[in-house]
Amino acid sequence: MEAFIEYVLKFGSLNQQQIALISDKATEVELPKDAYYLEAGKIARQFGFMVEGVARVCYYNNKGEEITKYFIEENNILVNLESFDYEIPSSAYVQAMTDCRLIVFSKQDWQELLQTIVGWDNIVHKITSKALLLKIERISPLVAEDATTRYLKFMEIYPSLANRIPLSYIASYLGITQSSLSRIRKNIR
Amino acid sequence: MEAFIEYVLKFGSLNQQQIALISDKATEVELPKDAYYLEAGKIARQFGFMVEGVARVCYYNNKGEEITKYFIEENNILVNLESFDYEIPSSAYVQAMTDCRLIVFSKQDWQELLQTIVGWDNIVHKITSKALLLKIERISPLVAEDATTRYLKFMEIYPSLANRIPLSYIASYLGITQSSLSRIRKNIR
DNA sequence: GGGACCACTTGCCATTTGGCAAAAAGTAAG
DNA sequence: CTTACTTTTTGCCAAATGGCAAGTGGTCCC
Repeated sequence: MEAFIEYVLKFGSLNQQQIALISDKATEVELPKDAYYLEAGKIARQFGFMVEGVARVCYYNNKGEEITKYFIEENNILVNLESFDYEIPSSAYVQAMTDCRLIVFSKQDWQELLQTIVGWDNIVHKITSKALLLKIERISPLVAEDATTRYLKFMEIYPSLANRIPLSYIASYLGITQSSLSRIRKNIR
Repeated sequence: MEAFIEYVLKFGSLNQQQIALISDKATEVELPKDAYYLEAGKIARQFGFMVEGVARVCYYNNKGEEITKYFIEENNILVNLESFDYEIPSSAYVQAMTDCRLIVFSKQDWQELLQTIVGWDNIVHKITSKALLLKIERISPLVAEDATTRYLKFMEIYPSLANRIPLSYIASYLGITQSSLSRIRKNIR
């Protein structure tokens, strides 16, 4: 829980009472490896925060290939904003890649906090904007570069992930086949 | 100006007085083709809205290649949020691809509106989140697909752009060379 | 130890895409 | 119409990547 509060306080100030209110609504959740936190077609009912572990957001294209949109590491929010805010079905899956510990808030609790805590909406706004901007900054360089460069960028962004998750997931994030990625890794060393 | 108000009202309600306040602060700007609205290294001082025309956001990679991150069409906001909010230098250029007409707000006026109009912060939040989500939804499918599929997706997203802007910009958006794009187009017909 | 799984690597060849330069087509000005 | 300029297409070949299948190596379980 402290991790979440620490994270939040980077975006704005809260007094002890407000922090207590937030902590009160938070629920700790464990998610075993490979389990889904959210599935396509369902509505995101929770605002989550990754305390420990790694998850990925993925979907299937019209050829049935599994595509990893991005990875969520420790100390990041884990929420499908479009689905959570507008209550529309998610188009993507969120899957634990390692055993994960999360903090989650139900939508109702989250809205109560927004109405109760002055300035909370502002902090949440900053948090979500930052998270969205980060995703864009991470994804957009991947379009223009060749596979080797993409892999090197991946290693810069997620240095700790390379040895924690299967190669096939990294390949599906980089938009290449697992074989190609294996060859690329061989050439880099 | 009506276009902007109409756009805003899709995200929340405002009374006539509030609309007048907003209109009051707005400045109409014309941007000729090829001119820069924002340059890398400078700080975004304005919140913009594209009334007519098309712009692109681009940057240069470490090989000196020009990369187009995305296109901004009519009836979309045009603002580097990271730069505008946190007053950090922009890493990208924003360039008019056709003659453009914009509505812009200075940062000071924008902040006055945020303080004056109850609920304006909430509307702005929705607008910016939606814009960021849209960018992610448009960019991320480009990573995983081959060039032909990327081009077809581009045509779905920006059907009106194909004949309005040079091929080289589309290629730099799709992450392929202009020659390849030319060949791809030939094969599709 | 022997299987049964996985994840990863490698070999072979087909296909896609890039790099470069020339040709063709389109556009604007005189 | 001619010229100058820009944009797009094309040809040629090299390099990158994909598809498929087999091989290698590791782990877990009995």
